[in-house]
Amino acid sequence: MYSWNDSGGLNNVTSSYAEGPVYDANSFPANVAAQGTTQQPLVFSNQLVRRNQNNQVARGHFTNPSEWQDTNNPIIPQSDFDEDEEQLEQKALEAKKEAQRKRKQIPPFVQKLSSFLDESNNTDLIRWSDDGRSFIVLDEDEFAKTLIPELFKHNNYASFVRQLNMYGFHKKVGLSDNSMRASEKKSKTPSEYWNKYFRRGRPELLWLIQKPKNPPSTAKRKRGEDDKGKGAADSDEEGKKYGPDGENSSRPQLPSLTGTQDMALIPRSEIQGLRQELQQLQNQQRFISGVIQNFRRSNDQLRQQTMAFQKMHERHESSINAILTFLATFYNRSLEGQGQNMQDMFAHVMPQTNQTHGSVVDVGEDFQMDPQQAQPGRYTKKPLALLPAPVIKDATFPPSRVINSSRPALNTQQKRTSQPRVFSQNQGNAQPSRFTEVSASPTIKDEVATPDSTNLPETPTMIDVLNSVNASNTPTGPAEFDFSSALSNYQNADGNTPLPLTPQQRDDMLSLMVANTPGNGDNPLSASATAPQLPSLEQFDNSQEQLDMLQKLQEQQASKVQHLADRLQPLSPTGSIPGLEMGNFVGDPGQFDLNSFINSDDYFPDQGIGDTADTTNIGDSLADHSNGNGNLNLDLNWDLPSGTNPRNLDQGYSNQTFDNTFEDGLLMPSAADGGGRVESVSSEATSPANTLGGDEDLGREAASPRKRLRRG
Amino acid sequence: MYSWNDSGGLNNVTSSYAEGPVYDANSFPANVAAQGTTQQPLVFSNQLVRRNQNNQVARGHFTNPSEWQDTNNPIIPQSDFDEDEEQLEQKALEAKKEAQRKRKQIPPFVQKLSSFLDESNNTDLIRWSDDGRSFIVLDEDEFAKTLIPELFKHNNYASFVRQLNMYGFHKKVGLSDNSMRASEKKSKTPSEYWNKYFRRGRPELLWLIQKPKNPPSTAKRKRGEDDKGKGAADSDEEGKKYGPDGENSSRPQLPSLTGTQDMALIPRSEIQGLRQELQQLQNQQRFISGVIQNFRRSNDQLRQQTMAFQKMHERHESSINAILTFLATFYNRSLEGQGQNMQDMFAHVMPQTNQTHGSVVDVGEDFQMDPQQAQPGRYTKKPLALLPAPVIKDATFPPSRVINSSRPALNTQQKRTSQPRVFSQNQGNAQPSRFTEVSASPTIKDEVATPDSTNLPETPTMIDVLNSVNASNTPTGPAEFDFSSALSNYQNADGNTPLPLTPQQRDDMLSLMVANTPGNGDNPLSASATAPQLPSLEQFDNSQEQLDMLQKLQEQQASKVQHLADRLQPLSPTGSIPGLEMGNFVGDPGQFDLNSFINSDDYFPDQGIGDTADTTNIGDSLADHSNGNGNLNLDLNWDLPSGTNPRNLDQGYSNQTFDNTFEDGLLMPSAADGGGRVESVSSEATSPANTLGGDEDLGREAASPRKRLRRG
DNA sequence: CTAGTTATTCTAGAACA
DNA sequence: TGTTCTAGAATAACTAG
Repeated sequence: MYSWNDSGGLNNVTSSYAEGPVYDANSFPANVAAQGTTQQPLVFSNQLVRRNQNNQVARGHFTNPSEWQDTNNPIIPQSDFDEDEEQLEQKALEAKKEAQRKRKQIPPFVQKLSSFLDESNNTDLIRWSDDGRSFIVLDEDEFAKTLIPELFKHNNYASFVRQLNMYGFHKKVGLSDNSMRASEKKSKTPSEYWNKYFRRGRPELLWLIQKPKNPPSTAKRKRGEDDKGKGAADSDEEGKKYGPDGENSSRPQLPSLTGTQDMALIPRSEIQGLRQELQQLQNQQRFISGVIQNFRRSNDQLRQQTMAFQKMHERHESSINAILTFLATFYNRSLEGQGQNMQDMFAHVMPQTNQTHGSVVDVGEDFQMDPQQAQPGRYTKKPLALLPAPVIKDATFPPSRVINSSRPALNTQQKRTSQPRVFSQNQGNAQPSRFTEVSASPTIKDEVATPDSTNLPETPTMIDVLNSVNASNTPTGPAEFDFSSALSNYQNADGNTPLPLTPQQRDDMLSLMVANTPGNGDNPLSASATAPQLPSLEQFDNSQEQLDMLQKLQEQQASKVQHLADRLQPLSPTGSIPGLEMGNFVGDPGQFDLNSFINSDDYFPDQGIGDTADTTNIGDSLADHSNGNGNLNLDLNWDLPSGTNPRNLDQGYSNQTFDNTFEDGLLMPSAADGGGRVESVSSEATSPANTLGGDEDLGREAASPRKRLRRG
Repeated sequence: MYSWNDSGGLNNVTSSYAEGPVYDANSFPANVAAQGTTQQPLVFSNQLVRRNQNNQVARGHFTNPSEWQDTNNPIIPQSDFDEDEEQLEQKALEAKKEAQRKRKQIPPFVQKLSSFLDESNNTDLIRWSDDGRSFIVLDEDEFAKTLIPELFKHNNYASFVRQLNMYGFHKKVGLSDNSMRASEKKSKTPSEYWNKYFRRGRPELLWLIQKPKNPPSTAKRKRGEDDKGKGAADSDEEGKKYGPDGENSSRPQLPSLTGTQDMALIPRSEIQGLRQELQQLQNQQRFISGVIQNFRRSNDQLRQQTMAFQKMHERHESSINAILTFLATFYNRSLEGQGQNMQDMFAHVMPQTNQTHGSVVDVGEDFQMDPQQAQPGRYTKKPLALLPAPVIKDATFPPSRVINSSRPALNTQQKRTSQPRVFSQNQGNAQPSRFTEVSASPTIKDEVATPDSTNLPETPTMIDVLNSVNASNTPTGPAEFDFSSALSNYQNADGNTPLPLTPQQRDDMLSLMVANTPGNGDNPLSASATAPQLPSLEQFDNSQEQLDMLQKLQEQQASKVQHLADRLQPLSPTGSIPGLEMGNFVGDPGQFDLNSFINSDDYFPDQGIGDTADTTNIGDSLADHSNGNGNLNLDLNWDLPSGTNPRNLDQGYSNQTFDNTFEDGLLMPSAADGGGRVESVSSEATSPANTLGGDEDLGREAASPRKRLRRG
């Protein structure tokens, strides 16, 4: 199960080979957030708080982490490895020869270690990481108790570790291998160790693992000199404390420089400072990545919406064109004396239309439309141009003007329009008009009640026709139309309340009109000349691409910064860039939660670098009120760059949400850190001595002989 | 069986009390032999060889074991202590006073440790030795797992030990306490630790236990001397290191990094490298800034467009609603026998409409619309719902179907619809229809020729009315309408070519219709239920804000990097970090021209970090084909992150443009990232040793990897 | 037996938190 | 101050000669 095979499956993330890239964590804060607020971060099952990073690195010889950190830190671009691959083989070969020449061999310890891992059994105690670049001791206790003694003369895990360290293995803090099943961890987190040359399936490389031949310490003395020696020596042999790694690739042009003349002396504090700054840079980098992620999501969403919107717009456009063309035609014909009435309009689409319900009212002439007109060819299909015109939003105006002659409305003579006429039928059940401002409440007749043409049962009506049309419904053709239901809809509501047509109905109606309108066949939907240019989807796509690129660039930045940090590492051993090794975020960060991020300790936004007291602090100014869409809404407190549109800053989210959060630029997570410490140094604890007293002379140790360990 | 216990049996030799003695492993060689022949030394039957004595003693400070060995070594006559007793009390008192004076207390660790021992429970894990001068951890594992976490923030035995050492506790090698029951042992021997001042029942003495305030480290471990010095100091001063060390503050002033000890020596080349990397970082930073700039512009543009679009959409929406409502009403009335013709529809808006051009044709009844209907109040103003329906784009279908009965079109009886009727008038000058597929070319009559109502000069016509309406044009109200021109437009083109209405005309027409439609007064433009959610402008705003933030962050990053570069400057003589002084880019880059940037020498995108000569250059790979809008169109070649929408990648720009672009990790496309790595565990892997040396060297245990001795 | 090497143990150094 | 990882150092335990 835990055989090497599984590596692939569980978390491909790391899987392939480059763990580095894999992680990308560089850019990613994320995982972080996961831990949540209380900052009880590393509480493992037992609740023990655990730090995450390698506390220190380069102590003693092997001082220069550069030798190993490249691999250690997953963040480093894998690229390094690729190039290394060849060299590695070469070096390994050389090392092997050299070793053999000297009658040496692969250090026993290494062999033993390898043998542990080679065996497929024991994988529940020790096994390779998924990427085969490190190994994991799953249960130290058990490992020490059962496995260690099998190859070593002891059963102390500590001793084992000492050996590991001796041979240049280092503990990996952020367990890269997430293949860890929850069940596997007992009370302690598994330990992961790696060595540049310790790789699964690469036994040749083991030749490169050597114990520090010559601990500069030999001279027993000390440090000052040691350091120097170190620095210079790294080129080939000696420095090599532990590994031959003659030119460990991590340091490219690394100069062989030998003398101090090539050395620069800089205060450690300075280096410290650099490291800190880099760290901040990295944090910010991650933050930016998160924002970009969000942005990408947002952009994509906008794109979707725009697309839908545009589609709808096109429909409307064509609808309007069709309608207007139709009406214009109708009107024209009526002027021409060929007016026909509404029913005629639809006549040709209907078998027999001649209904006779309506009576001509007192109004002027009828406009009649000759079905003839229906011949499209007659008219150029040039559609009516649409235009963005003032929207008639004011409900009271047009209607009232038109309808209520009493309205101050128009200066026209419309007074003379035919007088209001109330349909007698539905008057009774007419509902009170919602328009109180209007006096009369004309009702709509509800004759053509049901779709089934209750009123016009036998003769094929327009409705019938329309219904039949529905049968031949095609995508481009008129959509199916349930006119009857449309009308009933319109009238049924007590006749007084014209219900809105259903979308389908509406569309069908438009289709009908289109059918009746000559010349509209061509492009009823051509956008009007004045139509605003639609935001082209291409733009969104471009945005998306740019975001992709930004993302990529960010990742690169992050990795570069990481690299820088690593190079500074030697000076500051730990190499712990907190939060970096927290799993990969970039690959698919999932939903980036800015809030969480901000609240996490990974976010130390804007610690002023340059000035001691650069207080401009993003932290103070960031408020995250994400809308449901997962977009970020950030209220920025800082001064927006000129030209920035401060709109939207008033969304009602208090800026001070995060007050106090960022104390000094650091974003001060969460305070309550220690809250739950186990500590509880009870009063008793505080004054332990009380009970102590007693007899002192109990025999010393002499008493009992030697207890041997037994296991069993 | 293989329990360590048996060891006892085997060689009790060691038993007695001397610890060294204890283990006697010395005598152990035996076991070795046991293994027999192969001289596989390391293999002890399972027996773990164990050394007995404290391996080393005086390391670091506290260097001189003399301080503690008296007690440590059980062999030393107890007598010494007696004499000390008094002094001890004295010292303890002093120490206490001193500590209290300083507001200090017994070190927490010591307190905790004491509390462990005070408690009567847990004696199976930790307890005092018989003589009360040391304590024993019986089961380290269990102790670590259960007890440690109770008072400490971890569960690592090693950490506990570190603390012990820190406070001057030392492990006693030979377990003196024979109280060990056979059952108590797990697999490891218990550990015994002691501290001169850690005695059962002597809490006062705890005051004497102090952490080494001032790690003599300053002198950085010069062992030799230390030892000596120490030796002498014994009794009192002694260990000062850890002891109360009166004022060891001796070294307080540590340091200000005057000495070299505070300096780090690093190769200049290293610094050079750092500088280069920083430079690259900066360049990339600028690049990113440029992209963001572009992005902002783009976003803003999108916003504008969306805004306009949305506006237009609203207009259309309302237009359609108005029209449809109008038509529905019209139709209904006609059904009701109150049909009125088109002219009537507009009648009430017109002074005198009664034109008489048109003659009623053969079609059925007329629909007449009672102007009455114009009274809005009558109808609920609930507008028709709009819906996005299939657009009738197919010119041939609806029209032909409707018009040409010969068309296969409908299954209906429409044959009987009135025959096409061509308007006589403009037949002559009818232009050839653009619709070739349509035979007949109905023309539109051009009666109402000029807006000035050439044909209806004297009587106020609809046109007049409309014109008058124009006067009262208000933003929300119907826009001014030049119906005459609209119509003329529609007809003038030789009568055959209905010209598209001008936007104005169209809108006006809509206004008219609205005016004629009852109940539309309210919200003719309410978006239909099915309308896709409009991309809210807020989103753009948010995007903008996010961009602002990104920009800010970028600026910060840039400035941080700058700062870093500056700090490194001093180290790099040249001081010139090319490209750095190029003016501020971030602030307001103005129109960022990616192209220029890329082509400039400021851009060294992807210079490999690690490798000296990595020439891969983003520049080569990025092509900027900005659209007119100043947006970037970047075709990215790399694999888009999962979830990325690759759309738009086909815009005609070759993808391979950028091949080879990101070679080393920087943008590392994808490539087969893992391609190689997965490491098939080859046979080689499985039997590492074989391939390794292949030679004699395999000597010892090494020879066969893993020969685990099997027990049982 | 000696010297060289490796292993084991205990303790200290260092960096952080 | 505590926690962790790593190194130092002494010495044990071997190995080879």
